Amino acid sequence: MAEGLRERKKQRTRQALIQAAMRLFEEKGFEETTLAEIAAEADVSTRTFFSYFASKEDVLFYDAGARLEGALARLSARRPGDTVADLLLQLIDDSIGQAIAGAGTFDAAAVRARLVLTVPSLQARALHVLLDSQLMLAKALHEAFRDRLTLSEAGATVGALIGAIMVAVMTDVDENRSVEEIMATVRRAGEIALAGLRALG
Amino acid sequence: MAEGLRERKKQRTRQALIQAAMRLFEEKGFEETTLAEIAAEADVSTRTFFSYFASKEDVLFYDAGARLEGALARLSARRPGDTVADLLLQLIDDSIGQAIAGAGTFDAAAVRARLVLTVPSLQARALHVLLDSQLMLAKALHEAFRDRLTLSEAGATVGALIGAIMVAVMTDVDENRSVEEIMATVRRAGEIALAGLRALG
DNA sequence: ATGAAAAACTGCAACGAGTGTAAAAAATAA
DNA sequence: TTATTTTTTACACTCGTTGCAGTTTTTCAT
Repeated sequence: MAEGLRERKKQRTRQALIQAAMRLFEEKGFEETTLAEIAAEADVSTRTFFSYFASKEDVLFYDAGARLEGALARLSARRPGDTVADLLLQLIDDSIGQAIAGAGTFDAAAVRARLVLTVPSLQARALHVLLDSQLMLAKALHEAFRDRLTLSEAGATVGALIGAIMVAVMTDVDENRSVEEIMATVRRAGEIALAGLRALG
Repeated sequence: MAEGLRERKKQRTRQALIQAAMRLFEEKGFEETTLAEIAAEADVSTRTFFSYFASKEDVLFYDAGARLEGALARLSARRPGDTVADLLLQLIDDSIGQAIAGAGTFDAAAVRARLVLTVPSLQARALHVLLDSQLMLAKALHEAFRDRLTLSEAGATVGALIGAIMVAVMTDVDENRSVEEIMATVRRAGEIALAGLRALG
C-alpha cells in the first residue's frame, strides 16, 4: 500500500481537484465554473488538470469506476441458488442504500444529481457512463449465468431493468414528485422490467 | 404550404448545412471536420450555422424531431383493441422498416450509426436525445392508456423496452455480430422487456 | 414601385475547453 | 551527490460557441 511519495502526492492532487471542482460546481454552477478556477483552487496549473481528468465533465463522475467495480463483484459472487431477478434487484437495493447512507455530510451524490438533472451536457455524459456500466454488467451477468443467458439476453435484461428505472424516475422528476414517491417508482419499475424474466424463467 | 420566399430559403440553407455536414463527416470524420468547413461548403458564414443548429453535434440528429413525431402519432392513434405491448412492438417494427427503407442511396442513418458508435461525444448526445424521446413516448403512452398505466408505469414500460433493445444491440455490436443477428436480438430483447407486461396484464 | 419594418446574415472580438511541446521542478534510484 | 524518470508548468495554438453591431434581404403597407 505504501506506494511511495510520488503516488501519495498524486492521490492528494486528485482529491484536491475533485473537492475544488465539486465545491465550485455547487457554489456557482457547472458552466459558470471555469477550469482555471478549479486548477487555481487545487493549486495546480490548468494544464495539469488534464493529466488527471480527460475533461471538465469527468471530474463529476470520479467514482463511477469504483461503483461499477462493486456491482460487478456482487454479480460474480452469485451463489448457486440465486435467480437472475434476485441478484439484479439486490444491486438496485445496494445503490439505494449507498445513496441514503451518503445523505449526511457534504453529499457529492446530491450535488451530482442536481447538476446532471439541470445541465444537458452532464446529462448526456451521465447517460454515456451509464451505458458503459450496463455493458459491463451485462457481461458479468452473462458470466454468472452462462447456463441460462446468452450475452445478448443478459444485455436485454440489464437494459430493461436500468432503462425502466431511469425513465420512470425521470418522469417522476419532471412531475416534481417527492423522494418517497420516486423510491416507490423505482420498486415498481423494477417489477415491471423483471416480471417478464420470472415469467420466461 | 407556400410559406413565402423567406421560409423556402431557410429550408434550403438548412438542407445545405445538413448535406454539407453529413458529407464531410462521412469523408473525414466528425472531429476532423471543422465548423468553418461545413459553413463554407454550405456557403454561409460560420456564425449563421448557429442560427440553424445549436451545436455541431446537433446537425447529425436533424431528423430526430420528425421521427419522434411519427412515433407519437402512432401512439395517439391507438385503437380500442390494442394492447400496450402490441402498440409498442409496432413502433419497433416501424423503426426497423424505416432503417431498411433507407438502406439504398446515400444513407444518412448509416453514417450516423457509424459515427455514434465511434465518437464518444456523439454517443452521449444520442443517448440524451433518446432519453428525451422516451420521456415523450412515456407521456403519450400514458395518454393512450389512461385507464391502465400511470405516467411512471408508462415510463418504466418505455424505458424497459428501449433500454433492453439498446443494451442488447450494443453488446452485439461489441461482438461484431452481423446485421441479421442484431435484428434477431432486437426481437428477443423486445420479448424479454415486454413479457412482464403481458404477465402483469 | 417605394420606403419602412422585420428578419436573416455577416464579420469581428472574445471566452473557455482542450492539446502539443519543450523547458523546469520534483521524486527516485544509484 | 548525480543521473534518470516522472510530473508539472508555461506558452502558443486550434476550435466551438456566444455577444454585438452593422449590413443585406425579405416582407408588407401604401
